Amino acid sequence: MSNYLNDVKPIAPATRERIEQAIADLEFVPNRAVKVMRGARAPAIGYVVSDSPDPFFVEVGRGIEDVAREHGLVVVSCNTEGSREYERSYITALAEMRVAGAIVMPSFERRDLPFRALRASGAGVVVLRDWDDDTCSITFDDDEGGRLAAAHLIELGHRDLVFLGGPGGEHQIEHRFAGAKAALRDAGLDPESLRRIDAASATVRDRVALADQVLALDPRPTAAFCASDSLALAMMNGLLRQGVQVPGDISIVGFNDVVAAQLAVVPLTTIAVPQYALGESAARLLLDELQPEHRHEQIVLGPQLVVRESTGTPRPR
Amino acid sequence: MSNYLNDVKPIAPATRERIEQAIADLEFVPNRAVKVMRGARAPAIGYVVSDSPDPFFVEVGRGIEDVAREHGLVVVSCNTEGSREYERSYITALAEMRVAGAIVMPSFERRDLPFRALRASGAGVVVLRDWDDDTCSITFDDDEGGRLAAAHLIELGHRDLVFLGGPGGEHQIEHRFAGAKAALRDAGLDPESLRRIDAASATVRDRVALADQVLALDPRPTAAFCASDSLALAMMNGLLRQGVQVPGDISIVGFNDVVAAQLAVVPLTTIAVPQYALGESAARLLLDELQPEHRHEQIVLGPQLVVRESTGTPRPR
DNA sequence: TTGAAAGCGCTAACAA
DNA sequence: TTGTTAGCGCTTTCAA
Repeated sequence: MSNYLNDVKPIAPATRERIEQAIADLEFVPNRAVKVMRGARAPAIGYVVSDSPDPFFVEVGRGIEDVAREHGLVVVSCNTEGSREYERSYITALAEMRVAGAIVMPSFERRDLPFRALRASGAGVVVLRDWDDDTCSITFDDDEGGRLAAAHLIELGHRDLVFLGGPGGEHQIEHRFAGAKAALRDAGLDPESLRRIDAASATVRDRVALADQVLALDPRPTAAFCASDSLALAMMNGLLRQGVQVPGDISIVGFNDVVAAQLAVVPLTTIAVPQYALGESAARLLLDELQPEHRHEQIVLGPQLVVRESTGTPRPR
Repeated sequence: MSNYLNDVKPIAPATRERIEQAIADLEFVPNRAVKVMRGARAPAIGYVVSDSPDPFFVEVGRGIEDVAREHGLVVVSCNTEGSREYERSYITALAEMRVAGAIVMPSFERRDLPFRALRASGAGVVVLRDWDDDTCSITFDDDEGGRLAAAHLIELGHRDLVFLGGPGGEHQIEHRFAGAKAALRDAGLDPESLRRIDAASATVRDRVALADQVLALDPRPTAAFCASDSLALAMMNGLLRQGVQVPGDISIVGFNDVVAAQLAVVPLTTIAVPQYALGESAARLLLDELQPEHRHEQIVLGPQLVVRESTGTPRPR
């Protein structure tokens, strides 16, 4: 029977038939858990993030799942909603399930998390964030992304720039901001001339409201660099509804290149974070962790400027 | 030890400490698979759809996960990409994992699928589709949704309507179309006066191109009812880019009420399918399946018209 | 080529 | 209150 299921040894046709008959009669479904109990990994990968329904993470997840499927693995999707308690319990659950590994974007400090348990359970771990040298991680170069975005605007001739940030992902936002300042410096401009407004919250309402705040600035900026596409899209809608022309009156650059960026009325110029590739690489790194000769790797992905229609030369005054 | 892990019996403090010490020393992580081997269900729910990254299914998934988490369960997200083979293998994998249950939107006929195996494995099954009486299912009343959408436009005074469909989800599209015709009939209008155009493909390009086809119609329709929000949004962008006013020149109604519908430059009037609630109900139904006194249920969710800014009275000629 | 038996990590039932 | 043991479904090893 065991031989049949895993066909390790040849089986006489008669015996084979007898087994198949029994399987059909009993509606027998083999129990994978037994293998797991005996030390095998569960055929699953955990994917733990703070907001899995976010288009960004969904796209990362697509990359993960495609690799997982190739290897007969299934993806356990865990939405922590930014809660420390949920994060803990998901990671613990994955460890107890003996998943092959987990791809985690931790919202909290390392010591707060049951990563040790995950490792101790034998699972691989890949972190989507700056982390330590004892862990595989994939990061994105936010500084360089910020630099590219601002450099693009400067090259078009813009001098009055505003940076739009807001709550959520502070760490990344600061790097994008710093990168933008660096671009000003590189161009011989005063980095302090880069003004900044932060949305009051991550709600659409407050993001749309940024449009008014931008229009109220004096002198009015000719270009805005937004810390994320969703913020950029909301702000742009706010401008368009008031009859402001994009890019005629104000150019806009976003960040991430989520799917919606190219579908907008005015397709958004943005800094592309290769979301699918990020998921794919993370999954491959994870599978490599299970190999005995594995060495931890810290991968840093580079940004790419995608010019669409939301940026142009500033209107002469 | 077993007593400790499941605290069924009182334990002396000294013993407890001894156990905890051992757990810490060994970095012991209990192996859930053992319970599963002994007949318990794996603490997981499968979610199998043809396009899990689609915003619609993502939102359904959110409803599922919230219920799952309440019950200490995890969600296994399976994207079949419309492939029969993937659908089969995911369902088989879930059965072998002994998941508590699975929520499936099958792309194929019942007999083609290893549903029997899933059931035989002891898992609950909830189908998101018309199905048979021996299965729990949740469906949406597409006819009524189509009727509501068209009735809204008729009530505003529109008489020249066009229905926009396209490939993907044919079954549902036909019901929405039929519902729209019924609304015309109810209003004493000729149902055959409802014109129809189908997008050549589900790509954004072909959907945007619908705008031109609509504008080329003679007489030009004053309102369009689109079989889905994503189609409506793409088409609307096509119109807006050409300077056509929405709703001034053409009113637009979508279907589903995906998140993007309210974020559009012109927020979209649409027929709301309660996606989160759908996922939530499906998950609750699934958990009920595991109760011994469970009786199968076929739930039909009703549509709701959400009026935003993409519809208005037709411009007098 | 087939059958029998030990053992994986834990639970549950029992004995001490 | 604690320790011991059988057994869950399968793989693996060994014997027939």
